[in-house]
Amino acid sequence: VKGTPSSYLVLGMLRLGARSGYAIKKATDISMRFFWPTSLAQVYPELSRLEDDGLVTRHDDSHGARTRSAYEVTADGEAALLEWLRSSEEAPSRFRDEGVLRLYFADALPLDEQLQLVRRLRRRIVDSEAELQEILPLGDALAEAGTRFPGIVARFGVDAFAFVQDWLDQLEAELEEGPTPPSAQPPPAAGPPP
Amino acid sequence: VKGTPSSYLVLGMLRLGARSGYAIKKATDISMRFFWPTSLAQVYPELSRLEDDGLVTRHDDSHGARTRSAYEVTADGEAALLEWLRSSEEAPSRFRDEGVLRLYFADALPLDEQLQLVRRLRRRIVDSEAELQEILPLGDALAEAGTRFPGIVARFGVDAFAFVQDWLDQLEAELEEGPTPPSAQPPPAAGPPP
DNA sequence: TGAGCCATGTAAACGGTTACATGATTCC
DNA sequence: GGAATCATGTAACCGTTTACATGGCTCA
Repeated sequence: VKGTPSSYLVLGMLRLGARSGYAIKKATDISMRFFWPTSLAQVYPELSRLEDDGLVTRHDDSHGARTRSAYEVTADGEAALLEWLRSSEEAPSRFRDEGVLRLYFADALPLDEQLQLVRRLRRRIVDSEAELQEILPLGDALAEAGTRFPGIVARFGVDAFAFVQDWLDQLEAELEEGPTPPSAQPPPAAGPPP
Repeated sequence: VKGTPSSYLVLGMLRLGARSGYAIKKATDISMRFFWPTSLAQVYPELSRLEDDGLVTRHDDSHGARTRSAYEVTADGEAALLEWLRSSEEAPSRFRDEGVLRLYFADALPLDEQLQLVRRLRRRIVDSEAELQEILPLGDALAEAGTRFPGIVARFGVDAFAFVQDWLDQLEAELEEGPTPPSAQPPPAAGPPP
């Protein structure tokens, strides 16, 4: 019984108390959006697969005319989650960030636009940090109930975004200080790639 | 003429002096692997698309029997790259990290295995930092030729990985200090999702 | 002479997102 | 009455990865 990280996201969210597919998606939007976003179109088929594999059980939980399925993690499911948590990660983290990609090629811009770019990247980070900050209380509440790691991850996100902010502030200052090139950077005549 | 971030990766690498598809892939492996990895199966079709759109020109650069195509960025290509660099980023950065996902659900493990997980994540970061550290001199060399940002991005990577290391060190210390729960954490009886 | 790098491509599979389709319940 | 939320799914598309296929050149 294999599984992608998304399988374990669903499994783990069920274990933490989410019952429906909709609830899994909602919980993910709140707390894991930045590190492992998902969509309903992914959650529902994943739940079916997990059921087929015997890692979760489904029972009907309709209220009146509104249909709803309630899922529970089985013993096999719990075992699979633990095995995954214990396994050494092979898949290296894909950090893909378009902002960094832009930064890498920023020599093509004149200095003032380089600064604009850095500021734009910073603003994006500030916004994300603010969004994450809002969920810190939820983490604290969970921690008092004995579930510590959701809060830890939220703290990590806030601290990491703050770090990037500081770093970009420093970069901005450096760029303002020592404008080595006088203006826009023409493509380098030749020379081996970076 | 639209374009994905990968289009601009190819365009940008050409502009920085890479000439063949192979060279673009090699340059990316060295300096952008952590932030925007790519594969040859992506580079070659992308070059064809860019040529069709008139953003690059291709001319034959075979040596004897070994075939090679050399590409150059056109004026349109340069303009497209600049437009992209100037545009406000809509696509939010996907930070997807399986390590953080694991951490989020680590309450399922007993304390000693939580610590093992944190140490494992840290080791992965140390390795990545070491790899990035090696390319810092390349960035410095480029900077002296007037191309500063590849070096800046390398420094960012090193600093960011160092930050995560320190953060995980602190987390490890915290977990060792105050083991709030005595042993493994059973699934919470009930309660709304996080 | 063989390992390793240079060099180019195609095909299939995969994971994920977006769009589509439908309808109930709740709260203002 | 209408907006927002709860709730479930499917179909099509897209970007990316992995595997496949081929061959020349270089250096130990």
